[in-house]
This record gives sequence, C-alpha cells and structure tokens, in this order.
Amino acid sequence: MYVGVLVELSNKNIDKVFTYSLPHSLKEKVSIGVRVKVPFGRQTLEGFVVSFINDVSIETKDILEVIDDEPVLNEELLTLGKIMQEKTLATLISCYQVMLPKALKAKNGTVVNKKFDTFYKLGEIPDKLNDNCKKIISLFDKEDLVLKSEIEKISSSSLKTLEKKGALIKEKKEHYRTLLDIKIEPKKELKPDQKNAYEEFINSDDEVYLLHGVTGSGKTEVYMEMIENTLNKGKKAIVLVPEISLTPQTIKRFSKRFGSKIALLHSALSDGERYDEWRKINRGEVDIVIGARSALFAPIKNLGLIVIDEEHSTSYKQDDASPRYDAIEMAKERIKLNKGAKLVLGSATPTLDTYARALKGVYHLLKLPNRANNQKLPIVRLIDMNGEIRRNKGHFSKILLEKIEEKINNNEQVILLLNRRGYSSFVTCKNCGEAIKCPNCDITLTYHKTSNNLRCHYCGYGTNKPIECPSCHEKSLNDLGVGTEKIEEELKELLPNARILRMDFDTTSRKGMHEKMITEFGEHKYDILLGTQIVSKGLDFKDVTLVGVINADTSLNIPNFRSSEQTFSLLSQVAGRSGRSEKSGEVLIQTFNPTHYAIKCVETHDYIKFFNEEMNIRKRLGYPPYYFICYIRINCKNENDGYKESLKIKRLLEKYLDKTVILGPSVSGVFKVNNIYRYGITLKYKKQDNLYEILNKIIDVYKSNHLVTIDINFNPIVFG
DNA sequence: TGAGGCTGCTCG
DNA sequence: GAGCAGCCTCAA
Repeated sequence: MYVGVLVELSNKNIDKVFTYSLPHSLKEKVSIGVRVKVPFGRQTLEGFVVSFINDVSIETKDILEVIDDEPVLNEELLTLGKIMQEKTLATLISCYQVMLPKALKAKNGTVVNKKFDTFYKLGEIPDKLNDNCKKIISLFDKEDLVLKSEIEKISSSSLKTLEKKGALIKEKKEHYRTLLDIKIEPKKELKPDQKNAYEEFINSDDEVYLLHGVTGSGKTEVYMEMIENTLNKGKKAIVLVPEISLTPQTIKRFSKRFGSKIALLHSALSDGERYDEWRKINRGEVDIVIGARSALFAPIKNLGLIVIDEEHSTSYKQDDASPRYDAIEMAKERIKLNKGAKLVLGSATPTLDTYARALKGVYHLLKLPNRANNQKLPIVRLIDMNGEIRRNKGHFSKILLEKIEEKINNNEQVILLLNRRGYSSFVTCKNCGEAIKCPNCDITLTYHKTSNNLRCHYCGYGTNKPIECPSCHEKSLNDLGVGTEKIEEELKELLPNARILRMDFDTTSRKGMHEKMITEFGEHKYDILLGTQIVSKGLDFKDVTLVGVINADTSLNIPNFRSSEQTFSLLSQVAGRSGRSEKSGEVLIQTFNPTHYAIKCVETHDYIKFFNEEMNIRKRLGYPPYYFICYIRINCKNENDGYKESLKIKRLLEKYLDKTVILGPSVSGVFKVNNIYRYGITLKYKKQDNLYEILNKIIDVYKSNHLVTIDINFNPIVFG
C-alpha cells in the first residue's frame, strides 16, 4: 500500500506528489487529506496525503507518522486547491496552505493544544432531592450538558452528592473559546425594495447575483433573509466581509439573528481561537461562517450560499503573496462544486468588472435603489481647495470648520476621513493640484527619492523631477503626504473643545481597541471620529450627520488604472456614513479637482454615470474589463542581471504570445526590497489560448535559477 | 594538489 | 529548502 504526499515546502522544484509506502501499523490511521511526517532527503517534512497508490516502480520510504485523526482537507477543498493552482500558477502546496488556519498548515513544529472542559449529563434522578439538588437538576431543562463550573456556582457539595448517587455523570469535552454574546432578537420585516430583491433571488435558478444597493439601503437584512432561506433548505452559508468592516457592529447584527449557528474567522482572533472556530465548522456544528477573505475555504459541508459583501473591496484579492488568488473567482468555482449553490455579490459601488457582467446578464442584477426607512441620501457638497491653501495654512477649509462646530453645538457627531492612499509616492502641485502623469499611459508617475526622478511603472517612461509645475508653472511641487496625527493636532488647535477620537492603524492595532473605539463613539463619548479608510466601511451611528473628507484627491493619484474607481468608491462609502437615522445627513468633500468625474459623481450619487465615464476610459486605454491584465515580476539580487533576464523573458513572450500587448520591462512599484531588485512586465490580452502554457514554461525555466525568481499576478491590484 | 566556490540536480 | 556531486579556479 502506498500514498501520494505533497510536502510542506513551497518550491516549484518539489511541488509534486511524492510516493511513500505505508507501514502496516499506520494503515488504519491514514486517509486522504490528513497530514503526515515523511523523510525527505535527509530532513523530515510534514505533508498532506493526496492520493492512494497501488503499484509503484520506484524505491519508496515509509511514512513516519500520521498527525491528524481527521482529514484537514476534504475532497472539495482538494479540488478547489487544484483549480487555484491552475488559475494562479502558484505552487499547489501554497494553495492548500492558504486554505487552512495557521495551526493546521503542514509545517514542522506546529503543535496545538486542545482544551478540555468538564461537563455533566443527567443519569438516573433519585426521588428525594434537597433544594440545591433540585436547582442543579433544573439546569438540565435547557441543555443536555452543563459545565462543572456552572453547577458549582449553586453548590459543589450537592454536586458531589448527585455524582455519587449516579444522578449526574461526568463527561470531558473539548472546550471552545466562545466569541459571541448571543441574544436572539426578532427579525425585522423586509421593506418593499428588499422584499422584491429577495423574492427575485429565491425564484431564480441563476448562480451568481449582484445586489446593487445604495449605502443604507439595508443589504445586510437581505443577506440575512437569503441565509435563512438557505438554512431552511438544510444548507449552509459563508459570508465574506472586508477585514476592515468586520466590526463588532456587523457581527452583532448576524449573531442577534442566528445566534450560536455562527462561526467567525478573522485576523483579530488568536491562532487558538481561529483553530477552535475551524474545528466547530469542520464537525458541522455551525451553519454560517462569517469572515474575511480566507473564510471562503471554511470546511463547510452542504454549502448552499456564499455572500460577498462590499465586493468592490480590494481585500478579496490576495495581492502581496503567493498564491495571488481572487476570492470572488474562487467563490464562483466553489459554487460550481456545490450543486444548486448560489453566490451573491453586494455593493453600493460594484467594481466595473462586476457591474459590466451584471449588465451583460452574466450575473443576475438585483437592485436596492433607495435607503431603507425612507431616509434620504446625504447632501454632498464639494469644496474647491484651489487657492484655499494659500489663504490659510492648514488642511481645513473655512466652510468645513464652521460646519463641524455647528454640528457639535447641535450635539451631533462628525466623521472625518483622511484619504491616505498613494501617500507621498507621487508629485503634486500645491497650487493647482495637478499630479504629474505619464505621457503614454495616463498614469501618475511615481517619485523615486533616491534618484530624484519620476517613472511610469506601466511602460518604463522616466523623467527628472521638474522644478516647476508643468501645468501652472508655479514652483510649488510637493511630494509629502499628511498623517492623521498631524491633522488631529491641527484640529485640536482649531477646535479646542471638541472631543476627538483618532482611529487608524496605529491606534487600533492593539487587541480589542477597534471595538472599544467604536462602542465609545457610538455612546457619544466623542464628537469627531478622525481616521483613514477604516472609518469608511460598515459603521452605522445614528448621531453622525456630517462626514468631512479632508483630501479627496490623493487616491486619484496612485499610479494605477483603478485610481478613479477606488476614489469614487471610497468617497461614496464614507459619504454613506452620514444621516443614517432620523436626522438628515451632510457630506463635505475638500478637493483640488472639483470637476473630475469621479468626484462629481459622488456629489450627485450617480453610480451609473461614473460607470459609463470610466468604462469609456478603460475601453480607450485597453484596461479591464475590456482587457485582462497579468503582471510578471522579475526579482534579482543584481540590478543589471535582473534587467537582462527581464528582457530575455520579454523576447520569449513576444515570440509566443501573438495576441497580447507586452509592456515593459520597467522597474516595479517598489524597486528594491530587501536588497532584491524588482522589474515588471505587464501583459494585456483579450484571448490568448497558450498564455498559461507559455507562463508555465517560463516558470519551469527559472525554477532552479538561484539568481532570478519570478512572480506572476493575474488581475493585480498593485503593480509592484 | 587541495581548498573553496559555483551550478545544477535530486529528494519518493 | 538542504545537501551533494561535479566541475572550475586559484595559489603555491
């Protein structure tokens, strides 16, 4: 008897199935999907059993040890991992590892302790009982098993008596760290719009849906109804939310409706907690999994529904490490593996790719055009900052300051967004607000401080940093960004009596801080919530009637063809935090580009207009959704070798890819990381049948090259 | 002639 | 990834 094993190391050279013999003593313990320890060369490695093999023609070694009692990868996930490998061209082992919580990844030295608790169950109850004993017995009215500690709260001596008489029987059971405070509340009736969308959903056989609903339209209520419908059919559901909006507010809403049927998977959990949640899911003890990107791979059986909320969020693409997979693409694959299952994508500002597909009928479009409870969308005003900076030194316009004061005096609350994307890596003019762009690509040039020049990361164009602004000819070029701390200081000086809560990566990184801040702001212990992107999603405070955006433009200037889309989306989302209760809301957006379509369309809440404008540009310049993009990064210790190899690769690609536009090589977003130089080649294509074949060949050629490594990223978020 | 470095290959 | 064989270079 032999088994195929995939070993833990992520390296293209050994990313294949190795055959091991199975000693008689381990025969019973091995099944497909369990982790094992195997000899590999002169080291011992962990790996996954992926197949059983009958006859072999080569010498084999014995499996040393079987680690798991139960498989950690089931058949569905094994298949899904293979699909991921084909789509990302990463190593197969990395695709499996990314689906598992840290504690279950095949990796030498991982040990996880299970925690056990003592419970009691009922035995034979004697006729005569004293009061304490009666009380203890009554604990079993609601539950079959009661914790020892709960019983001891009544009386530990009575517990001993009952145990002796055989009325209570001890039982050791695995303990799960509980995460949810469960108080189930009656569900809300759906509003007419929500009901229409829901009914259209349940009466359709389509696989993929886009729920396009404006901010505050109550998408979550619709999701919950869809989930309930799924559970009623005896099936289970996965809900993905961006990490940033996996706030206590969101979790509470789901747990109030579904209680202990939920498991949570997100980054704030410790490894142990995450492992507990995973095992609960694996044993079929929960019906709903809520989590960030990787929760898509929760080992749920009988899956009926996947919901991906805020589907436009870039957090669904693993962009910075291999496997560079897109959770939405993988969700579609998982739906296919579960007959009858459906995928729902939800957003107020869907990505162009998603909305274009919905218009074409590839996805079934469901609409929530109005806010729930007849609230109006907030009134948005643009504040032209051109010239304003010279009038006063700081970052606040007169109007915004006055409005903040007015709201605070009214006992209302304010959210302020500091848009920090693209921080300082580009050059703008302090006077006219123009950013310096590439003449070939319509992409903002990236400023390289060390060489004091500007370069395009798409085509490789480069120029020295000019002394004056090419647009208004003032000598006021600026390459600095602003942080929340600085803004907070400024605000404290301008409004000394305001209570300001600063929320950003620094202040929320400590465990529980994010939750504490949200709770305290909700209790109106502060007047102003100041933060970065973190304040833009999922928050719902009834007293917030003003949202201010300090610098709308910075995200327009990131060197990426998606910069307009991401700006429109961010501003629309943060604007949606205003006026979500009875009081009507206002939004003030400070901008140097008040006529830019991405900003104008936020003012008018006009997604469709934005979509059409942006689609025209994408079509003209050959970007998604009209073209697919693939970014090949070449990493090398030596600058010159890296460039030479990049050119070789480019020539190879040009030889075999006849229907693909090949750009570069140019320096990558961050040119030097850990003393490794990085170059990039960008591919644009509509249909190129042999693309994967050629890319696989290139990977093969370089897999044992010690000088050069290659990363491939399909549909990248960042070109780095 | 032996030490040291580089490359390419294998691991079941 | 680690280890190793095979080959090259260099200095004496």
